[in-house]
Order: sequence, then C-alpha cells, then structure tokens
Amino acid sequence: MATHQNAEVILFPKHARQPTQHKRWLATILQTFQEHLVRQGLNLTRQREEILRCLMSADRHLSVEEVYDALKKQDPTLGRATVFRTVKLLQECGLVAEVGALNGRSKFELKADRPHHDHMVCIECSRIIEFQSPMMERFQDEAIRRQGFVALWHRHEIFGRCKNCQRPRRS
Amino acid sequence: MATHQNAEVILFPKHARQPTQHKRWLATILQTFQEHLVRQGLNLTRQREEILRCLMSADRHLSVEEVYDALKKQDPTLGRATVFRTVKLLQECGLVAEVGALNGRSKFELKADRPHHDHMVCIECSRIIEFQSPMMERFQDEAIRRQGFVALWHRHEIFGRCKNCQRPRRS
DNA sequence: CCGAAAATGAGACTCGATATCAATTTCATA
DNA sequence: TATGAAATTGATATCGAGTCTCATTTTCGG
Repeated sequence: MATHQNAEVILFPKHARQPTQHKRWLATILQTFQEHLVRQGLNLTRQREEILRCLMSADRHLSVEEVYDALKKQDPTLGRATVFRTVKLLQECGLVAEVGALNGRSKFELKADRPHHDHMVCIECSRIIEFQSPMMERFQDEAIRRQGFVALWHRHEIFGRCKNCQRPRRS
Repeated sequence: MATHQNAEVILFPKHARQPTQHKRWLATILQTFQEHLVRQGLNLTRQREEILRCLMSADRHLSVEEVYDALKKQDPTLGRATVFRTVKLLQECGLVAEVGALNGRSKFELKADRPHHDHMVCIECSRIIEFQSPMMERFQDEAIRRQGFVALWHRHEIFGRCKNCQRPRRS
C-alpha cells in the first residue's frame, strides 16, 4: 500500500559519454526544446530546464512522480503541476515519449537522438527492455499505408517475464 | 466537459451471422466463460452473463462505462463494480482484451475465436481500426525470443488520423 | 430446505492527472 | 533600465477511472 516505490532516483549519464561530449548533447537538446517553445510563444524557464535535464540524465524510464521527487530535493518550491505541464510540452515537441506502465502510472523516456525502439515490460521486476526490429517496423509501416492512415505516434509494448524473472511457478 | 460521449450504445451482431449460427457461437463462448468460472469455484450469474452478452453483441470496442450504461437500462439494479469485476474475470480467461484508449479510459473487445490483430486509433474520431500483419508478428516474436523474454500479452496501438479525418490543418 | 461460500451493489476511497487562480516571473518594448 | 502584458508557477481544489468495503442477497451442494 506504499504510495510509490523507488523514492530514490539516482541520476547519471545514460550513455556514459565523455563529459564534453555529454555537454554538447545536452546543449543540442535544450536548444530543440527552446526552439519549440519559442515557436509557441513560450519561454524556457528554470523549472522546464531542470525537468528536461532530469529526464536526460536518468538511466531509466521515470514517472512524473519520480521526476518530481528527485527535483524537489534541490528545489523544494517545485510543484507537481509544473512537472506534468512540462512533460506534456516535451511530448508535444517529440523529445519525450510516454511508455505506458503497468499500473496506470505512466513512465517517460527521452527520445531525442535515440533510434526508434519498442519495449518489453517485465511484470515481475518492472524492468523495461528496449528492443529494435527494423523489419517489424517495415511491415508495420506497410500496414499503415494500406489503411490510408496517417500515423503520428505509436505504442508497442510486450508484457511478460524477463530473462531473470522466469520463476518456475507463481507461489 | 461531458462526463462521457457515446451514451447510446446500439447493440447488434458484430459479425452479421445467421441467427442460428450466432446462437451457437454465443453458447460456445458462454461455455468457455462458465468453465473458467467453475475452475475457480465461481458461478455464472445473471449479471456476468449479461455483461458478456453485451460485449459479444457490440459492433465496436466498449468502455466499462458504456457497458454499464447499456445494461443499466434493462437492469437498473446493476452496479458499476460488478461490471469492472466481470470484465477483469473475462480478461483473466482470455475472452476479452483491453485496448488502451486515448484518454485514460480503457476500452475492451471480445477476443474469443477472432484472429490476433492490432489497432490504429484515430485521434480525431476515436475510431479503432483493426489490422493484421502476420509478417510483423513474425519479426516481433523473433525479437522476443532474442531477448529471452516470455511474452504473456502485448499492446500495439498506432495513433494518428484515419482516412476520413485527414483535414488539411487543425483549425 | 439449510447454510456456507460466493456475489452483488451502494458508496467510500485512492490516486494520477487536470483545472483554477492569485501571485510571480519573463521579456519585448519604450 | 523601467514598464506592463503575457506567460509561468505552485498551492489547492477537483475530476474521474478504477478499487475496496461491507452489509445484504443469491447460489448451490448436501
């Protein structure tokens, strides 16, 4: 009945880049966000930057609550609503994608400059495994074209047990 | 700000079967459900049967609220909780599948005896287009095997605009 | 028919997400 | 740099899908 697990969020570079390299990457993404905001007549505020940085430096998919908790420590005035609003903005400009989680709490990941991939979600340990399958994509695109559909985004999640969680039986 | 659209649910056979044919189909599915219940020491009650019949005869994916509204008319004592509970039972025995909808309200479809398929969801008119792509499935399965993952179910939804809703611009 | 177990439905409750709104911040412009 | 309209924020209220509780009713084997 705990409100949420994973109260502690350890932040470290996702791609283990060189510091300088990472800085440049970070700057590029910030700029993308900035441009999107300007296009809408909005500003890149301290809070928005913090939230984006948090998502950029996390080594895993985070929920809004996790982002909020992590940032609250270094900025106690931050409000939940701002995190929700900012994540929505980041989704709109395609920097962040929702990865529907198991129990109604959505998790988010940074999409920027990362190749397209889908997810396998372990129902035991909640681990999210990213995978790519260009061939699968290809046939998916073909199906979309066949229907005369214009795809804006998609969600492809496979639920089951990961390699480490294949216990013989549920106790 | 309406609580929910589509208050009216028109029920008619999904597959336009012959009456006798449909009756037999219905009986088979009811029996499947029955068997699942007995296996768990549960009973097939009037409410449970009504709910399954409703899902079986709908021509589209329904939300719990829609099932509830439709049945409430012919059985005013029916409770929301019962619909939620029954849909969960139907999911457990594989007769019904959740099709994650746009706004947090899940919709459900009857899976029984229908071939596997995925969905394209129109963000304009909420229409759900079912499609099949055996090749796509094949490469998906391959990816799952490659990860040593054991898949239990999956969700593959493509969001965008359907053929009829490709307006030139959002006003 | 009896009685234990299952099922129901009304309503309280949970909790992620959104809306509201007064106070604060931002930035183009003077 | 000062100004003010527009954007932003955060506290809080609110919403709503889904779950839980529990007293009452139904089911079904014996």
